[in-house]
Amino acid sequence: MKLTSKGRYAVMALVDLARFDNINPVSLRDISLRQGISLDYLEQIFYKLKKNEIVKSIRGTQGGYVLNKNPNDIKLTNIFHAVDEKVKTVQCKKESKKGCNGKATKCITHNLWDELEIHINTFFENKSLKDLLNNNKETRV
Amino acid sequence: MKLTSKGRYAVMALVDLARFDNINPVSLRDISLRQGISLDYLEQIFYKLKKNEIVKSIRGTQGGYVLNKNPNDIKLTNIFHAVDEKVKTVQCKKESKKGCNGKATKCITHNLWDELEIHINTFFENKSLKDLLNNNKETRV
DNA sequence: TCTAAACTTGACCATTTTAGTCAGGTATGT
DNA sequence: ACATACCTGACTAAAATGGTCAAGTTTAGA
Repeated sequence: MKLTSKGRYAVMALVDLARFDNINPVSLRDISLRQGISLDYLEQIFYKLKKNEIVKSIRGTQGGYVLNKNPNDIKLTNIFHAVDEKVKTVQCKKESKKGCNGKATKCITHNLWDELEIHINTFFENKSLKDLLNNNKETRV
Repeated sequence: MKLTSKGRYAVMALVDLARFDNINPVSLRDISLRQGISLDYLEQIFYKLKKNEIVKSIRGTQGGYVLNKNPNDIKLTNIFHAVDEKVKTVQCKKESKKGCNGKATKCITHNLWDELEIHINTFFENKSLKDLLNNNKETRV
């Protein structure tokens, strides 16, 4: 169980973006340099963030990205969903007729994984970009 | 973010084991058949569970495995730890002097991942094999 | 107008991890 | 003695990860 770097980078980049977008659009190049994330990889990630209406792009020189919503309304769950970070812990489907392991019944730990997923998702749903911004200010030197 | 099958199988196998070990040791062969998990793979998993003193083995004909503790004292966290299921969400180390991304400071989302880990671990620490047994009884037909 | 900055998009790929299999043991109850 | 069952290491195919590369399009500003 681990988070993939795509989801992690997405959050890092958005926090970075949120700290600067009041004044000007922020270029991926800047984010890349500040956060140490490959520019090409960032482009892939922002392509998805844009499709999911989390950011807007502004083209041309001095262009870049800006948030498309209030930081308070961007929950972590939105971000992860946008970059295809799956929180599914187990592949047994809820509605599958055949049950989990090819048998007729649900596997004996099925309920557990459902519960775990809910637990994790709740955490992500309650956490917004705004929370991270505040948190970061507190711990900055 | 997903759970690996090793951790999942370990929990499934132990729940299965717990339901039968009152009478006799349970052979991996039986668990393999009931849960649809490859015998060879189960052996790998139980090797680790044994090293971590979660189960005991009884050799010879009619041998098998039994729990080494009360189901109430076997927490999910113990099981996952035994089979090397990592809950670490991110590789930035707490004590690393260099910071996370090779820079001098902690990455701006560092605290978030710490918090998430704690959240998940708490869930696993509070969940014992006994809980799963009860839960399973309720939902069985 | 021209050009460079910046976004857009798809294709590709090396490495690592996962989810096992295979093989050849060793121990022990009957 | 022998079948059953545990014990252990080595190996591997397939998938996921974490990117890179290439070839654009769009637009602001000189």
